Amino acid sequence: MSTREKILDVAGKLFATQGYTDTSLAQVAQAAEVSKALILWHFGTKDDLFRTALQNFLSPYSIDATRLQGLNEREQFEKLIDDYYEFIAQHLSSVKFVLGQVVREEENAKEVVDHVSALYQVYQQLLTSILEQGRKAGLFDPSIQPAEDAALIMATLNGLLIQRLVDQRSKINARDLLVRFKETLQARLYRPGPYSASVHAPACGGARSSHSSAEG
Amino acid sequence: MSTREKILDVAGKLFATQGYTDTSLAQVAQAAEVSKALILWHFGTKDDLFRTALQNFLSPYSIDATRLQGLNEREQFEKLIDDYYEFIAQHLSSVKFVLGQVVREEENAKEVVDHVSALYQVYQQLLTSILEQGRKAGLFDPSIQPAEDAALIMATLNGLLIQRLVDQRSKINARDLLVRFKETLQARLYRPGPYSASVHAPACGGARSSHSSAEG
DNA sequence: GTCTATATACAGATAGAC
DNA sequence: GTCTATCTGTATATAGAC
Repeated sequence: MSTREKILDVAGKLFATQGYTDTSLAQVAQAAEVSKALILWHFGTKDDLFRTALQNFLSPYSIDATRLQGLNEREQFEKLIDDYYEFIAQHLSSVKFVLGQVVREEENAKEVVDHVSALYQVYQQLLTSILEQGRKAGLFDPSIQPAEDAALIMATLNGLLIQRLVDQRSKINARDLLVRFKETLQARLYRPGPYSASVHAPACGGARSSHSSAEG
Repeated sequence: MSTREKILDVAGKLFATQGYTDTSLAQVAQAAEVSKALILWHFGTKDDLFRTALQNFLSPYSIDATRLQGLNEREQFEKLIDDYYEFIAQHLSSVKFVLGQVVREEENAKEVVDHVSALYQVYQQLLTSILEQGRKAGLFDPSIQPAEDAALIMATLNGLLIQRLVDQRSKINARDLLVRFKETLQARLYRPGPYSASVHAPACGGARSSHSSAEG
């Protein structure tokens, strides 16, 4: 790892936990074991350092819709929820970072928020279309409202995340809540037909649908 | 309004949107149309100003449980949800403030987070006990899990709030989502156990019938 | 590429006049 | 109570040696 990369790495971590203003170049310099001047030689200004570190930081934020191929809508639905939660659980600090940017209404925060917001829209759209197609295929209750229900589901997932951030020492385990949430979702969405407990494909003849899965 | 109060007021608003470090005394002074020295004469240090502004700011955060008296559990349940959402909607900026404090792990943020966290616990506990008693009274589905479901409900409400913060220009109206959320809650909680037990699925070939959907 | 030394600006805080 | 003037520390950024 080059010196430049090392600076980027530690800067990203510091910005993530402390925010922009509370992270001084001196602090980054010390953590990266270089001089302040070197940082500025590499990146010009603190602001540019921030932006460049951001690119590094947001790179894991992407959606790989191809992983849903070959699954029916129920499976896609469950996988999407699991993946979303899993991603968030494993990127808590960067999620915290993004949330911090949302809250502060700074200039340099805009692009972060826009980036994540766009990604969020894609995710929600993906969930919506899965619900729509699943309804058509008879896998979901006909009374579901794909767009609204997708938004509500994501709201709940985000809320679980917030709960984790605010109250780490909650009596109720966050993962237990996720399990309970999926139970109630299944009871609600899968209602008319029987739903298989396992994620593995039910070997029932033609219960398939058009796999025109989502657009990126 | 005294000069002191005016300082407190503008300081609170600035802290709320910009955070502690990003709000300078000079900025507060200008907004309050006084000198920096006067601020410090009144409050001693910036930190003390912050804490005092906080008291001002958190004062609306309280729960008036007496307003639930005389209602049955279903009514209490619905009122609690409406109140929670209404409160948040009307205090978006201060909610943003609190959220900012949660995200930054500053020293002076601790007491805010603790204050709100405690209040949050009370609220959740209240919701839990309403669900418990409503279940006993036969108003709620016997298969509900009061603690977990209360946590999930609050998670969803919080998630709706986050959605509003992140994406103000969403296609779906936030209030419509709340309506939809309550519909699904009622369908799920009020019904005396149509989907009880049986998580295990037999073969497919499932009965598909239009079910009896939610009532208002 | 990397450093030390330094310029410049602004932060929080104090002194003292009125 | 309210101000101006000032102190002191620390921030970003630059200059120039190696």
